[in-house]
Amino acid sequence: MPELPEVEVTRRSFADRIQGAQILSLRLGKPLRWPLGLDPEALRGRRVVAVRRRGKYLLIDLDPGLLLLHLGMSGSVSFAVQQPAAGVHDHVDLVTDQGTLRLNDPRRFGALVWAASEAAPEAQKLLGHLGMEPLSDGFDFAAFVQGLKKRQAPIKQVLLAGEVVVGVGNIYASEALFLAGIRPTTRASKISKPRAAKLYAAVRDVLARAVEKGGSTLKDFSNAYGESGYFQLEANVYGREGEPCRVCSTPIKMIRQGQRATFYCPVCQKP
DNA sequence: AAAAGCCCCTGGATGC
DNA sequence: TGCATCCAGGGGCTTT
Repeated sequence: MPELPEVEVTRRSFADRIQGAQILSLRLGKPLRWPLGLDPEALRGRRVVAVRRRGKYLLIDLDPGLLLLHLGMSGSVSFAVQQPAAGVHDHVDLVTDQGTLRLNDPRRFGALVWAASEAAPEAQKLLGHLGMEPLSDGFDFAAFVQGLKKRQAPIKQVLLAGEVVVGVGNIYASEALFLAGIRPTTRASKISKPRAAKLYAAVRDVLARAVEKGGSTLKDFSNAYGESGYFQLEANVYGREGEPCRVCSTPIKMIRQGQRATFYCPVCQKP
C-alpha cells in the first residue's frame, strides 16, 4: 500500500502527538515480517524523542535507541488516547502516556524492528542500501543521472528498487514516468540527460503533490486520524488500463514488469 | 555487480 | 451459493 507519500502523511499525522511521550507497554499480536529483536518489557519508561522517515520506513527515535516501523503492503497506523479493543489484524500497540500507536496490517508484510542506533547493524541492514531522499535537499541531480547511467534494467524497476532514489513505489513510478514522457521499459542507462532532468523533476513533483493530497487511498489507506488520501483521483495512468490518456486519448496500456503491473501511455511516453 | 525470480500473508474480485 | 484462481501501495533473499 504505502509509498513515500502515504508514509510521510502517516508520520505527520501522529509525530507531534507522540513526541515526548513515555512508553508504558508494547503489545505485539501475530508475527510480522521480522521479530522486534528485543524484549518489549525493555521499552517501558523510555521517551519518544521524534518520528522521522527514511524511504518507506518510519524511524521512531527513543531515548535510548529507535524503532523502525514499516507498513508493508497493507499496513496502516492509528493513534488515539483510547484505542478500541484490538482486532484480529492489530499487531502492534505501543501504549504511551499520551496515547496508543496501533499498527493494523492484514497481510503482515510490515514490521517493527528495534535498533540500538541508526548506525547499528540491525538498522543498517534495512537502511544501508537506500538511495537519495527525493524530497530533501540532498536529492542531487548529478548523482541521479550517474545512478541511472550504470543500470541496464528498465527504468521502472530501477525506480522501484530504491537504490538510486527511495520512496517511489508501484503507483508513483508509473505516474512519474508518465509526467516525464518516458516509456517504463526504457533501459535506465539509455536515458539522456535532458530526459533524466524531466524524470528528476517528475519524481519530486508527483511525490510532493501526493503528500499534499494526503496520499493515495486505493483500498484502505488512512493516516493516523483515520482520514483517507485523494491523490488516486489524479492518477494519469495507474489503474487506468484501456481508459483514454488524459492528454492524447490513446488507451492506457498495462504490462507486467517483475511481477508488478505497470501502466503507461504508448503515445505520450517514448522509449 | 547487477538483474531477475521467489516468497512472505490475507482478503477481495472475478470466473466457472 | 460454493470453490478455485488471480491480484494487490513492498522488499529482502536466493539464484542466475
